[in-house]
Amino acid sequence: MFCEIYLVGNEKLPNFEGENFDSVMKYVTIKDIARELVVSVSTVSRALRGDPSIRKETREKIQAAAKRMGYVPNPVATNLKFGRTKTIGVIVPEMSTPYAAKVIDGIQDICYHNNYKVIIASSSEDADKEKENLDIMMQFMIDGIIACRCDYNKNTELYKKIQEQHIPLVFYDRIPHNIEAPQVIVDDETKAFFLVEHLIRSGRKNIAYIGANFDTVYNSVLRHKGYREALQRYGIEYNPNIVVQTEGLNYSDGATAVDKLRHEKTDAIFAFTDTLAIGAMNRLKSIGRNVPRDVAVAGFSGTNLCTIVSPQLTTVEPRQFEMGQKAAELIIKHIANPSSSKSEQVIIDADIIYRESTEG
Amino acid sequence: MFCEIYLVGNEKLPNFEGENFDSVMKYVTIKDIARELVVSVSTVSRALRGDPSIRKETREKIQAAAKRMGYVPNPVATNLKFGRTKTIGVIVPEMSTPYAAKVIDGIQDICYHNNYKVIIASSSEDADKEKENLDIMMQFMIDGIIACRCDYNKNTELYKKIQEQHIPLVFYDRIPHNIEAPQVIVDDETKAFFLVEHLIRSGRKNIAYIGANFDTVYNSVLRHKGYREALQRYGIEYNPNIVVQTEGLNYSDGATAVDKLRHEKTDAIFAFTDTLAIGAMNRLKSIGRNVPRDVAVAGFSGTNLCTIVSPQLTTVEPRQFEMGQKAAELIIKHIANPSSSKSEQVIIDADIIYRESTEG
DNA sequence: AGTGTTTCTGCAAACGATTGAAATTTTTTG
DNA sequence: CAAAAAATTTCAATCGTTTGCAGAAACACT
Repeated sequence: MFCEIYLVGNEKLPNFEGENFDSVMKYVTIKDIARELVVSVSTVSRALRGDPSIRKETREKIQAAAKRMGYVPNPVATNLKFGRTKTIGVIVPEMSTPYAAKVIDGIQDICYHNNYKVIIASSSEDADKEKENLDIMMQFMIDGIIACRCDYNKNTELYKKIQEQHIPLVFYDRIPHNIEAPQVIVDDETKAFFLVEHLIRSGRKNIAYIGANFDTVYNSVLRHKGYREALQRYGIEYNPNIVVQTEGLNYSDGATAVDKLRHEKTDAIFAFTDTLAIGAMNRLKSIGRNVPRDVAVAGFSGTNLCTIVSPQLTTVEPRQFEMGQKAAELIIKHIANPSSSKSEQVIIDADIIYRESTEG
Repeated sequence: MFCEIYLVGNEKLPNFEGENFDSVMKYVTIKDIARELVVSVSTVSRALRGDPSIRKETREKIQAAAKRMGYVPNPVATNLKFGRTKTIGVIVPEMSTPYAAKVIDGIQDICYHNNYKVIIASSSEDADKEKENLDIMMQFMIDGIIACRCDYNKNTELYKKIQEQHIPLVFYDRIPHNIEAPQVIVDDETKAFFLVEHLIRSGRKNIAYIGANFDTVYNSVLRHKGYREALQRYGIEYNPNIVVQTEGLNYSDGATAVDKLRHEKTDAIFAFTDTLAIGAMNRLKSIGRNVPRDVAVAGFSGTNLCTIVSPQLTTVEPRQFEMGQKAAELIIKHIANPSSSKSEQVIIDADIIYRESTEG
């Protein structure tokens, strides 16, 4: 009398005692169904996809077995087979404001209706992390990438390499600047112009600009340009002493910028983002300057943060949801037809919203 | 004179006119290197992984070629081969506050140092989206899932199925309630008790509780419990008329809750989250009630939102980064040793931070 | 020259799923 | 009733990578 252990198919012998417990098969495969029903894997495959060349009887038997055994197709296998994943990767520069969330909502709206999945990664304004995220995305064989660069001078080669590999790439919000790719952006210059014009018309003369470092975020350059044009149009001399470039884009950077302006005559601040504006505004309040009476403050981005601070913040609000939608539409178009034009540019409208922080 | 086109290896004929352009090979594979150097794929594979059984000379030649040709290993293939991806999936209920971002930072901190990649998906407080995200994650064959359920009554079966498939699962922040799984949470009850105690000691008598629907977020039940205990301890009668359950967790829900309290005597509000608290506070201000003089307001979560509003918000601040770190440690431990205890519970400390909104 | 080591490289199977072509079975037809 | 046609199922290759085992080449030692 003896006892043998047969290992059938790809099943490994589970060791329920510990260690190798993880080697228990986790998924039911097409092979398991084939073995169970004593048919070939190809028959199972075809039956499950409803191929009419499989007899109805067999097909139903297989489908029933699949259901009973809890079969779910393994997409990694399918991905490998077809070299596509029906997944779009999104790279955002930050996730701590609701801005990105709204854009992502727009992206998901379109993707969902086109049967695409979405994975999101945040680079936290760090170019190295951005690179890492791009690598992960590529590794997952995503079908296309929607990205917002955190620094227009970084990772340029990587993006170009992605393009060379014919992986569709679309940029949104921040201007990619030195990469030719479809993009969904806002007319920063014009919008900045109108906002500053509003400040001037309401009687402000010494308008400061708090912007991101011009060498990292190109939009900052454009908004600065619009700012400068507005000054010029209204005959106000440009004063470089009240133009501050910040290190980062956090509340603290806005506060620091105000500190730098301490000894300059300033009756208004136009900040590159709402976050900077809010940081600046709170610092102003804490040093005893009234907003908007002493200093008017305006931002750019337009998230609900603007309405929870007091005074409520004047801002330029790009249509974020729409921006996401357009970006998704573009990428899907480029996946379907990779030879589409790479220089397509969609300009998203932005609403200038006047609130308490610039009143009077 | 004639012209033939040879298709070598798996390269498909690119049709530069349109349609099939996407079938151009996107990636350099191990096969391409093998063909180029006229060696077998196995030799290339071994050489690239530094196998000592490959002659140094050959190895270096292959490595050089790989570099030159821009080879990157295709992890989808590796995944299929090994059934693991070295990737952890994170499901967050929302991304529009910095809370999740901090937790994710903590997760990424640990994962990065343990060579795990992280993919994140937000369910936007929607159980259906949560399900969808879980499905995507499973499809990518992620090695483990860190999740924060948006509704403790939804998707329970799905989570249980995930556990049955021996995919490690860890919950954070919100109490999974009816699923036995390792979890990283805060002692809601005790912290709520202390916060309410502080309100009582500073002279408040009619303290309202604004909480999420008790049937969706279990933590709300616990904070309510702590609230009730504090009242009892100080001999204040529990008044159900000033306990409001909100539909959602947005600013507007906080505002609506205040509207519901309009005809009740209330001199303090303890809200389930900062978002609700801020929504409530702003509504109070807009109907002419002073915070904190007329009504003190306190929240729970502790993000930098609390310091940008005025008055600044008193809150309970769980150590979010640490929470993420612990969750990541737990999941990595369970991946390494799937038979670890499923009932492990890590309690993260939370700091009660007293600010202007409850002064006086 | 023949045998035994060592060192190196290639074959082939495997992961799970798909699919054209071939093989099998069943049905139809003269 | 046999041969052709149709219906159904299987074989085998494929996606990119890894790896045990077999086989080849190179070398040393009788």
